[in-house]
Amino acid sequence: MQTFDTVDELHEFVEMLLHRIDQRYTIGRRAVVELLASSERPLSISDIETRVPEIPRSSAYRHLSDLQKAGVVRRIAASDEFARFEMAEDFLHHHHHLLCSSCGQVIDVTPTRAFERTVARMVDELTAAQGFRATSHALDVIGHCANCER
Amino acid sequence: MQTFDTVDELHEFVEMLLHRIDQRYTIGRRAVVELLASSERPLSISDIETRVPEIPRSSAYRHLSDLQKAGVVRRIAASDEFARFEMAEDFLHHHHHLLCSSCGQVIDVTPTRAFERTVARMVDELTAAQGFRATSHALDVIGHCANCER
DNA sequence: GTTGTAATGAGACTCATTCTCATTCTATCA
DNA sequence: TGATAGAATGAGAATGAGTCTCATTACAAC
Ligand SMILES: [Mn+2]
Ligand SMILES: [Mn+2]
Ligand SMILES: [Zn+2]
Ligand SMILES: [Zn+2]
Repeated sequence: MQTFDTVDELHEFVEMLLHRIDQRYTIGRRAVVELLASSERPLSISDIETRVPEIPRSSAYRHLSDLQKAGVVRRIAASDEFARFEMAEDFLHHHHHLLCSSCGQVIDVTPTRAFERTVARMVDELTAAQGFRATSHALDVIGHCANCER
Repeated sequence: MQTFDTVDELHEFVEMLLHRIDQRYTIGRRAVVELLASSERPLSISDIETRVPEIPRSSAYRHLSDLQKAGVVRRIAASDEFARFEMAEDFLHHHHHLLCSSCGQVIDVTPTRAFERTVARMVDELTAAQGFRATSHALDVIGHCANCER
C-alpha cells in the first residue's frame, strides 16, 4: 500500500468503492483487504487461507470476487494453475510482474515513467487498427526467480 | 506461419524439436501443428475440437502438452477460464496479445522494432535487481474487441 | 427492538484438465 | 518381411480450483 497515509484512509476508500455497487464493507472483506494491502506480493487463495484461516475458502473466493467487481482488487493469472490477487492499481503504483515458471511466484516491479509513456503510445498504435478499446495492460516477464535459479 | 517457405520445412523443424526430446512426430501431433500453424489467432481446446473432431479431447491435451515441452507450441492464459494455444515464437514473429474481457477472444498484434528494443532494455533493468533470469515476456492489452464494443 | 435484506459458511457441484490403463502403432532389427 | 519392445493413443475415470445453493447469521433502517 503506497498511496494512503493511514490505514483508515485506505478503508474509507474501499468502503466508498463498495458502496458504489451497493455492497457493505464487512469484517471478512476488511480482513482480506488488510491482508492484501499489507502484502508486498500478490497472494493465492491458499496464501490467504494460511494467513487468515478463520475465513472459509468459499467466503474468501466470494470476497475477492466482490472486491474485484468494486475495483478494489485485481486477479492475476500466474504461470501455474493458481490465481493470485493484489490490490487494484488505484491503491498501488502502476507496476508489472515477474512470473517464475518454476515455482509460480509473482514478483512486483515498477517501470520507469519513460517506459510507461512508450508503452502507452504503443498500446494506442496496436489497438487503434483493430477497433479494440484498451482498458489496461500487463507486461509480464517470464523466467526463473532467484530461489529457483539455483 | 511466417518464417517457413513451405509446409514441409515447418514439419521438418517440428520433427527435429520433437526428436530432441525423444518424441515421434505422429499423425495426431501433425494435425494439431497444421491447425495451429494455419490459424491467425490462438485456439482453445474447443476450437480445436470443432475443427479436428477426430482428435479426442484427451489426446488433444496431451499433444499440446508434448508439443509445448518440445518448444513447438505455447500455452496462453486468456481472460476467461480457457487456455489458448499458438505456435511458439520460433515459428512466428514475436508479437503480443489483445485480450477481450467480454468474449475472451485473443488477437495477435506485432510491435515495432523500436518498441521491442525498449521492452528488452526495461526487462533487463527490472529483472537484474531481483536476481531473476528472464526467458521471455508478454505484453497483454486488456479491453474490449470491436465486436463486443457495440 | 423488529424486520427485511444482505452477507456468510458448509458443503455440494461444475467442468477444464490430468491421469490410468488397455489397446494400437511403429521403429528397430533379426 | 515379420516379430517385438517401447511409444502413442482413446475412452473414460479422477482431480481440484473455482462456483453455486441454501440454511443461518448479521445488520441497516425504521
Ligand atoms: Mn505498465
Ligand atoms: Mn514483446
Ligand atoms: Zn521460483
Ligand atoms: Zn470480445
